[in-house]
Amino acid sequence: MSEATTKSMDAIMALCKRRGFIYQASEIYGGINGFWDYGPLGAQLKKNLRDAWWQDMIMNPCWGRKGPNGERVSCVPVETRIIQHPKVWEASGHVAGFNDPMTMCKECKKLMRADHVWVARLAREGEWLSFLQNTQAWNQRGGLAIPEYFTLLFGGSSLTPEERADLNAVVAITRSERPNLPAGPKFSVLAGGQDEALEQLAMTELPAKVRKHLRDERFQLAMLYRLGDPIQDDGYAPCPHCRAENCLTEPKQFNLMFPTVVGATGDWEQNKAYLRPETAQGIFVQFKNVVDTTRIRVPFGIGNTGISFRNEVTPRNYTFRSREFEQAELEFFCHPDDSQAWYKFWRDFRMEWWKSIGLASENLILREHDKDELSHYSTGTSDVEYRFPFTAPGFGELEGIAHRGCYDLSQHQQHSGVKLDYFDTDRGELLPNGSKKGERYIPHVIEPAAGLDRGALALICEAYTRDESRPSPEFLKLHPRIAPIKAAVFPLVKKDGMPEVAEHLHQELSRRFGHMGFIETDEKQSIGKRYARMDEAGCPYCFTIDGDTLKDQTVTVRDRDTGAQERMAIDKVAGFLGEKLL
RNA sequence: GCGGGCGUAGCUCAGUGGUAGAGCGUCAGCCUUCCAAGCUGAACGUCGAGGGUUCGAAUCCCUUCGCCCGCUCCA
Repeated sequence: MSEATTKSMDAIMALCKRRGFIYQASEIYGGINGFWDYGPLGAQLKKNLRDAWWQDMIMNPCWGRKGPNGERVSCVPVETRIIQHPKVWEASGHVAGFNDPMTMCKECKKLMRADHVWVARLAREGEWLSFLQNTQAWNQRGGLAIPEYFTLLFGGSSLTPEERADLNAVVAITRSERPNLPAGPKFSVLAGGQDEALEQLAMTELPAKVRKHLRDERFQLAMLYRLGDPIQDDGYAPCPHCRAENCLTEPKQFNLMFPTVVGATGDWEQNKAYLRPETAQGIFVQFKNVVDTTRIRVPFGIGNTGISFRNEVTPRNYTFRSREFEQAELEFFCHPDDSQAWYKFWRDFRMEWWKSIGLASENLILREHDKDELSHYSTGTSDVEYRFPFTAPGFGELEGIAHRGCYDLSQHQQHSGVKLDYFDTDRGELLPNGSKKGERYIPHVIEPAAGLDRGALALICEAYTRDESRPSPEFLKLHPRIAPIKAAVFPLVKKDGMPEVAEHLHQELSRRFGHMGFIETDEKQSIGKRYARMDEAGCPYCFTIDGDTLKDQTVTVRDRDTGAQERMAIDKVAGFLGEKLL
């Protein structure tokens, strides 16, 4: 077991509250589900994380490294709005995709996505037709022939390969008696009610035996449909888990999008809008403007940090899944031929980056998504995952790096009617005048999308350390770049002119490093207590003015992690600290 | 949304029908020349909220909110 699994989340939460990292939102009113605030140290810690991202992704991308094209990586920032035109979310697929009907079994209490519950209806042709013809959806389609209707129902672009295979199997059953029904726990059978024995069999023995009976000439038709699809069954569908009958609740709509109203009249119908569920779409929507108004050229990235909102079904695990959260997203645009190389480049760099700000490698993994886990438009997605105390021995996602192809730009081009392709003058055959012919294409996109709140939480969890052998057993081993308190200056005792020297040094350090975090000073109580307080808040260095300082202008610097002290000239302190905070 | 657990000072918790407590922390003073030291003192509570039962409720009942865990979900 790694160290992370032995850390107590309760203790971490207590420390976060006690030292002003994280508070419950609206706490004096009893809190509000799924929302958390940051206190003084938390706010600064998160700003440090955001600044580190901004520096290493936008201002000096990838620490100045060259990309797969052999040139320096180039990125620019934008700041786009939380509220976008409602059509942005239709184009992106969020309005449809964030709408998951859920159903629950009253018997075994399992909750499942209704569209994951496949219901097979077996019936004679006549029964099937009358069933279909009584549905609203059927009539709206003008009574299409069954194969066409299948296609309409299941042929949508949101089908996963697995679902498509199921559909093909069903169509095959209906046409040529070649069933190939899927196995699996999420499969429920609803048989036509004429033959009880057969019905029982189909209920309990699927899928092996149902194939056999589907060959029976009495059962010419079978159909798979999903709860939540336009065709509803009669409420008879058995639970795929416990097989109890008539136990599934009516599918209930969950919409993860946060609706709001634009305009003071509050007219929901006319002016309904959404708080963004991700920052990425603002970038795609401004892609053309950035290309047109800057001299940047593909390949390049556009970054955006900011708050997003999702009406999570179950906010949980402290700040890990909040309804309001901050993202740091980069959309990196490149030629389709180069996209795989860039995908690998970003995936590897992002992993390295998280390590560089203090996440230990044994608690961090890069998980490549399986093929069937990918969105239909993605040819590759990896997650950077951290082993939180509450996920251990499993991991929780910090960042997703997705190859999104040209999906988003194409969608927005289609929905807005505005051309979003790019004319690349570095490509195409060489012309007699020495220039190139150029190539017009819709760039492919690599999207490293990080969660800043999750990142901050991971950094705190990773930093949290208990060492009973220390005078101050509980402390935060935060990376100096992330630590909200950068340094503290103490007079060893409150006399003999030490406070004055300390005050002077404190002022100097504040002037120089105050933009990076707090510089503290404290002359009250014993020196041990003051060190301990700084340890608990994660302050990496304490400078102490003692009797020798007055004689030879030296101070001690104490290292948080080891407690070791070193003596240095007082005029070297700023240089020392500046070096450490890089 | 279902089930389980929890909610008392900043933190950790005791208190099961009879005056709201302890330790730690915080603050002030004294002391103190390097690791939560010592002494003295102080502040800090709608007992998560609302309602009910009772002479009397932190305690019993109902409702509600929040947190944690499981199911489940998670671009």
